Amino acid sequence: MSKGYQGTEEEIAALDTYVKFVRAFDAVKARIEEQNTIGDLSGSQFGTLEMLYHLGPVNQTEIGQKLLISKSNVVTIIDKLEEKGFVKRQRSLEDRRCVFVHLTEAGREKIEILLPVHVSAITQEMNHLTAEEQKDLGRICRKLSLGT
Amino acid sequence: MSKGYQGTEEEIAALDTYVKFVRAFDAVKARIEEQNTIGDLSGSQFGTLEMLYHLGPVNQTEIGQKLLISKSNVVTIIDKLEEKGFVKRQRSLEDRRCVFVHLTEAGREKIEILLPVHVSAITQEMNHLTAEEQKDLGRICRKLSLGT
DNA sequence: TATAATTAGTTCACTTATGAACAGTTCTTA
DNA sequence: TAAGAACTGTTCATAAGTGAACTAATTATA
Repeated sequence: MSKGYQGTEEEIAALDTYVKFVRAFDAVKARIEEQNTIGDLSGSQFGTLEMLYHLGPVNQTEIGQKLLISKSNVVTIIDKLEEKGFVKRQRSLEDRRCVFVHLTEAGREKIEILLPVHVSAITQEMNHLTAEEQKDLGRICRKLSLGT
Repeated sequence: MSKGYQGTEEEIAALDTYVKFVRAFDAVKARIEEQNTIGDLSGSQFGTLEMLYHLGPVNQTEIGQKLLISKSNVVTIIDKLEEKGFVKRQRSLEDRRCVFVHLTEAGREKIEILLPVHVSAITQEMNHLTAEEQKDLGRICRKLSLGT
């Protein structure tokens, strides 16, 4: 993609930037996960525990929306976490369609052990940038997210 | 992850930047693929055709290394592309362990149709940034990729 | 209030991806 | 040169994710 494409200057610059963006994302993510920062959990399982830890019990739809995963996948993830004893399902009494998911004590311990290691790995990666570069990156990424 | 974490200022800033980085990546990627920029191909299938288009025939190990995918996955990808008639395998005569993969005429047509649409979608995304912001982003991403 | 539309979660078939074990081929080196 | 090490691609078991079809519960509406 990066090389050999015949296009306008604008396109070539955009492609060049995009390729660097994708490569950086892959590289950073790989190095963070290379350390055992999420233990024997999958990324989504880790994200779910973290979410429950910070937000308290939430229903499955909300988990899917926040983590950008399909509802069928949420079912699988909660199944696995429940098997491992880290979360419990609890049918809501007000709206009996909803299932609230909450951390067990084991789940809380698990995420409390993993989180500092994960944060430390992220901090280590970001420290390759100066404070100003981090601010610039954050601002630019916000613009990209909004896409307007 | 973004909210509620008790840490040093340095950690909070790093987390904040990292979360924006991840969200931007997800958002941009989703919007690019939302348009049918890779047709009925998977991301890796598209990447493979693009690579063959720009580099000519390469062996499977090289494909895996360049696209950062496992060798067993490369086998599956080439199987699928071969089924669809977009590539052909050809055992190397010099080193009979190697299998060179090359585009068929149909594969060339396919990628020549898809590529401009894909480039256009990427350009559209990057145009949300000024030329200077794109340069900054590229430079910062390169630093992150190197990780030193 | 009965019917229709919507919502939450589940199940199922399928796709994409990985790592481990394996078979041939080539390279090293004793 | 013969034995062992390394490399290329394949197969297999398994994990993680998606969309479509479904059930049950709730909300909207005619």
